[in-house]
Amino acid sequence: MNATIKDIARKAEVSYATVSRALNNKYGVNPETRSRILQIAKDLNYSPNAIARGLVSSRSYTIGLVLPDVTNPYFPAVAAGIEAYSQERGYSVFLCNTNWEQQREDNYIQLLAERRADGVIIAPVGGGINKEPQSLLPTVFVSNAPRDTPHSSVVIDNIRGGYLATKHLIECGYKTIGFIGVSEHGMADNDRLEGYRRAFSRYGLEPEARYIKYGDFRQQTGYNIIRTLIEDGDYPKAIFAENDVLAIGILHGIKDSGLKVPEDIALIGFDDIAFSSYQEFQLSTIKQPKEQMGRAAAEILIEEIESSENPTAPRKVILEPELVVRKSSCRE
Amino acid sequence: MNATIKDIARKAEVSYATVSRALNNKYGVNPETRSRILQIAKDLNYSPNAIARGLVSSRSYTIGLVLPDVTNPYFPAVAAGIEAYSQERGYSVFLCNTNWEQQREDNYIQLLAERRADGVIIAPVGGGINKEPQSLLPTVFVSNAPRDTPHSSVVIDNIRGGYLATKHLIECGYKTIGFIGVSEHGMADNDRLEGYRRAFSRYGLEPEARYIKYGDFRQQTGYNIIRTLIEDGDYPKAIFAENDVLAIGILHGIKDSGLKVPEDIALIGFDDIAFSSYQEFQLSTIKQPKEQMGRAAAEILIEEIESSENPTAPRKVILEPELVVRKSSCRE
DNA sequence: GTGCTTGTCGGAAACGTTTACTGCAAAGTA
DNA sequence: TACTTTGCAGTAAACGTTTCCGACAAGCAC
Repeated sequence: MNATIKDIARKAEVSYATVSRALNNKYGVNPETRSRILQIAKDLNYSPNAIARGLVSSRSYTIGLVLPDVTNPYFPAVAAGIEAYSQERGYSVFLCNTNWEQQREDNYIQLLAERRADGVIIAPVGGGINKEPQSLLPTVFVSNAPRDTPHSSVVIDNIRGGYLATKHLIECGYKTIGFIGVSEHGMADNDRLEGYRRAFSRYGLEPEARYIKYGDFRQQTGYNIIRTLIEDGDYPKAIFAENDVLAIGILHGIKDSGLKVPEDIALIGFDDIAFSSYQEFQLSTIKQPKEQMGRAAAEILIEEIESSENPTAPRKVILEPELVVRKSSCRE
Repeated sequence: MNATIKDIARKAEVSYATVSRALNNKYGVNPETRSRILQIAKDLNYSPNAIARGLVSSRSYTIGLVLPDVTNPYFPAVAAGIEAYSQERGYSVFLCNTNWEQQREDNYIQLLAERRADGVIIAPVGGGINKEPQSLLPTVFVSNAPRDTPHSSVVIDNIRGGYLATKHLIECGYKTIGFIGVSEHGMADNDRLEGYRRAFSRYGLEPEARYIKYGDFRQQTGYNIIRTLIEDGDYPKAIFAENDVLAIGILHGIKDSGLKVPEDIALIGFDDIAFSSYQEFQLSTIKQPKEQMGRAAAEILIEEIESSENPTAPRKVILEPELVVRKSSCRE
């Protein structure tokens, strides 16, 4: 149905090897022949078949992007960086939404192998403390990575992020500071908690276990946790939420309980999703350079793909988080 | 590097046609041979090569998703529906972010043709009133569609949406109602404006041209437009914003001008992105069933792909928008 | 004139599948 | 018995490229 290289060859009365060379701007074809071929290709509305090309070159110029949830604003920001850079380099990206399910993550990794993607970028659902996603393709983790993974990764220094957040609250004068997290098992989660602990010990304080709570990644969960805490009458005067979506839920919960932020409870989040800066939230937070992380991940992956002859050592990029102080964290 | 069907054939001492049949559960291979082959495939860690399969079957089980901006929460919601349904049906989706640039949209459509995607779902940047994206693949438009396109589309009844929004404001008692839109050239944009006009004439009112403003899709633009309007001292008492992102910008602009919503200016948006429901915004809006739209678009596309023998007539699905009244639109 | 380089092109294999066609033995039918 | 059918398996072509190898003529140096 589509015109092929052979159709062009027939019309140009040359062999199809020559057509291929002409089309790919390769050395060894007479300029006149070349331009004649190009013209015919144009006339025939020729569109090269990337699949056939992929078969012989065993390169698909395709990468997989496996992430937990397109609907959580953190991930699209990372995805945008990945997509933009990949496109610049001629790669297309498969969107794979795991819905926070380990099972689907595994399935997708296998599927991408079957589709002969050249590589994969994974924002792992589990954070993979216990279980590392088994990928045979060139792989880079983004946002969260198993601790001893042999693959490259682009993350921020979560320990430092947790430290900065907590230190900030401590310096605002708070001594009881709660931690509300997504999961006990993720690397990023653990590190943020670790930073939290270090800030405490740095100031000679002791975190209190009853103020460390886990839920999941949803806003509603943050809302529920804080409401329960407040209703029980025993709640910390400041809270470090492991991500902004949780934090915004918590913000609502506090307000619905008739308390104020930061007067009654101070709050700091993590990620700096776009909405956090809105006037209505004014959420203090730890900023992750999301697009930049996406770009970096794509850069590393493509570098690895294209130098697969002499493989490079896995790169561990750790970007700096940044404290963003808005109005939710300190009383004036 | 990867094991192929031939490796399996050699080991099983059968022809590779038999292996293919066994692997694909086709009729005509002895149960014992089949299970022997399956076992060997497993041992060899065989992963079928979707590219080679695609070459012979001229089906890639891949669709392209072309959208303006992953970072705008409206699109990920639609994308989630598309991705989920496609995955159920065995299709993978290419993420193509046009960044609201016509040029990139065109490039992507061509790229997807080269990659032999089986079809494309497009949320067109221009809304294509003047220019329809030229796609040779099976195509369905989502969210916005050129008026006389020969392709299928899934949109909401934007005229009705605009009508509902405006009617609601009129029934709240407003007589001067502004319209702030993204573009004069998009179909959806035009329709929403048309609904706005109809509501006026239905109530025997006349819209005032000086209160109809255009900008683009960004929050900041909404902010700027309203601030200018207010500073000029001549502003409508109610505003219908063509989408929620704009509306939220407008909300900020109003507040920063020292005015209140809805007491000084009433506001209604369009789309019902997740954040609109937040306590802090309480934005009245017109709800689009975004995930459902995505699903529907994917369903139609795959239907068209798989019945390409006897092509079906293009389907125009028009879903009903729904008025969601929160606190930004009516004084109590 | 001989030999070598250079430029241009064609032939053919290869990538990993699917599938139409064919072959053949065993089983069933008349 | 002679035939048709059935079940199983192999052969080979095809999908649309890329690329290695070799052919051949023209131009050059000796």
